[in-house]
Amino acid sequence: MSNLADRIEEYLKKVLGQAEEGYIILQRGFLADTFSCAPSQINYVLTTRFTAERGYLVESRRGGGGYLRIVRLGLDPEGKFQRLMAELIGDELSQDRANNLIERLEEEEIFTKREAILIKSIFADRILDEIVPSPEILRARMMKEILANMCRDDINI
Amino acid sequence: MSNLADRIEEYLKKVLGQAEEGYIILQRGFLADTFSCAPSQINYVLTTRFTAERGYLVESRRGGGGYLRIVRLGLDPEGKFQRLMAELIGDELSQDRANNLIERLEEEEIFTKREAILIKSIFADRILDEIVPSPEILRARMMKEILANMCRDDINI
DNA sequence: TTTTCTATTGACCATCACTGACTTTGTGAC
DNA sequence: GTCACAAAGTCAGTGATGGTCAATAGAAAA
Repeated sequence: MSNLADRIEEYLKKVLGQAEEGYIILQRGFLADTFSCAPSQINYVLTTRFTAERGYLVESRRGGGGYLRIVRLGLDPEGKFQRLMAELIGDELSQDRANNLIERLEEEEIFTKREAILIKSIFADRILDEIVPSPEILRARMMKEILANMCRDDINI
Repeated sequence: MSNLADRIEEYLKKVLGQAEEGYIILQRGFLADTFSCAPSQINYVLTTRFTAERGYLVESRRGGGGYLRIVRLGLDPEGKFQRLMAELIGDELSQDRANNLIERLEEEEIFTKREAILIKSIFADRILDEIVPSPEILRARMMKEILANMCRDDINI
């Protein structure tokens, strides 16, 4: 039932659909004015509708000349990333499981060899154990974030 | 976007890019006149955009005949990683400093664009704050580990 | 009806850009 | 040396953004 949040979502997706670059840049205050609502309503829409799981990334900057940048992620045909991300939500990832996953993704050419080495190196227990109370949760969280960013339309492998 | 500070930054980088010697010399007052702004705005741009992490060095002189000298620092081939680790990373690394450093290393072609995005994404406060007691220590640790691995001979950019 | 989930707002916070008043330092004339 | 002038430096204050969170309202489900 077209409530405000739904209408803002629809509007943003329409504008995003027309953007050739795969992203749009706009101001929170402008949007809030356009829809005559509280600025924080925009944050609500962004955090509930434009998440990585749904295929979007949001970046922003505060201060004078601040902005919101909404990026549409290139979705792989099989929705493989989405499934992976869903699996990783709230989940834990051991060093072994992480290594297996990363190697698999390297074979599938989702990651380059360098990227695989990079990720594995920082996921090592040797690095995390002393500093992080629950390394397994951090790995899952980071892995999800990496997957989301690797689907970005504005970069190429 | 495109606020004053960004435009001044862009202008200085353009001029610097055309300078054969790797540095430029100019006057603060002249710049301020050119952009019709307060002279202190120039200092703002210099201290926020032309930092060591981003690979710049700024020298100046007051009084009659005063000037600003902006130097683009290269990475010396000998022991560049060691120097970076020692001087720029240290034991703690904030998100801002990390971003500056990563972007600089991307410009120096030590990281690809994808690698830079990958690292920046997992270094975000948004990711680390909830899970890690001292994100700054973890970033420093990870950044050093990444640099050590990216310098391996068996992988190439 | 009662409960639970979703939407909306407003008060307060954090960050970034920019300015102006005041300070410090270098140069040159005397 | 001293003075006047001509740079650049510093810093606190202001305004323009976006962010967060708790409280409330509304809608849907039980």
